[in-house]
Amino acid sequence: MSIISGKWKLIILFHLMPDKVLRFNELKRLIPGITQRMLTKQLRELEQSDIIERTIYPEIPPRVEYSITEYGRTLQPILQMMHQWGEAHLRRMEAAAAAHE
Amino acid sequence: MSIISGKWKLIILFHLMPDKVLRFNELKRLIPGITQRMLTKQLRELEQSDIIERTIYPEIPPRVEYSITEYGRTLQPILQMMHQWGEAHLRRMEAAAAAHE
DNA sequence: CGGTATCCACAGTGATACTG
DNA sequence: CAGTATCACTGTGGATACCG
Repeated sequence: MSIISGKWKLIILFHLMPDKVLRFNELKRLIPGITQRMLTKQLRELEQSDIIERTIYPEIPPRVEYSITEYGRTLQPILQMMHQWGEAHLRRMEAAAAAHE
Repeated sequence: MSIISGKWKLIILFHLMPDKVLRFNELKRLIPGITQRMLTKQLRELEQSDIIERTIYPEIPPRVEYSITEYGRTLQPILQMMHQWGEAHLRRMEAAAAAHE
């Protein structure tokens, strides 16, 4: 849990899964509402857990790419199941809300 | 995530899964370190999510039993996968620690 | 472009005492 | 037995400004 908990980690992983390569600002654009600080923080934590990889290209302007590691990919079945369960859960909540109208 | 995140929720579910029925103080004894307040809070949250069920027996002394709901049981495959991944993760960390000794 | 540096609010967690 | 009530602490998350 300590590896995937964090407000934005699942969303980040969702965008990098199964094998996308994205730059910092691409991720920022894909995740509305996240601040630069939080994106940096959560990316660093995922990197420290060896779930994602950070590749720096020493150019100007700077370019940094993020991608899933092989180890990170072992999380995919779990995340996929969580995603499916979450969708079903939302449908269930909607059904419950509709029921007492 | 909002349903299973919380420091003790996974541990609580682990003890109630697949179909155990436990009383408040039994859970408290099974989970060393948890305080009464936190156990109550996390149980209430799981109950509100319809993951566990709370049955009150109006006796003296009071008796309250907790059990997994049918809906809660749909989480089992996910929790089991998370558990397995977590164990593998621990072994990996140990191996990494041993490697640079 | 891809970040740090500060500062701050608040939710989550916890210790302790009390109760029907 | 199975909780509340109260108070306190701390880390996560966030807004904003600045930087090589």
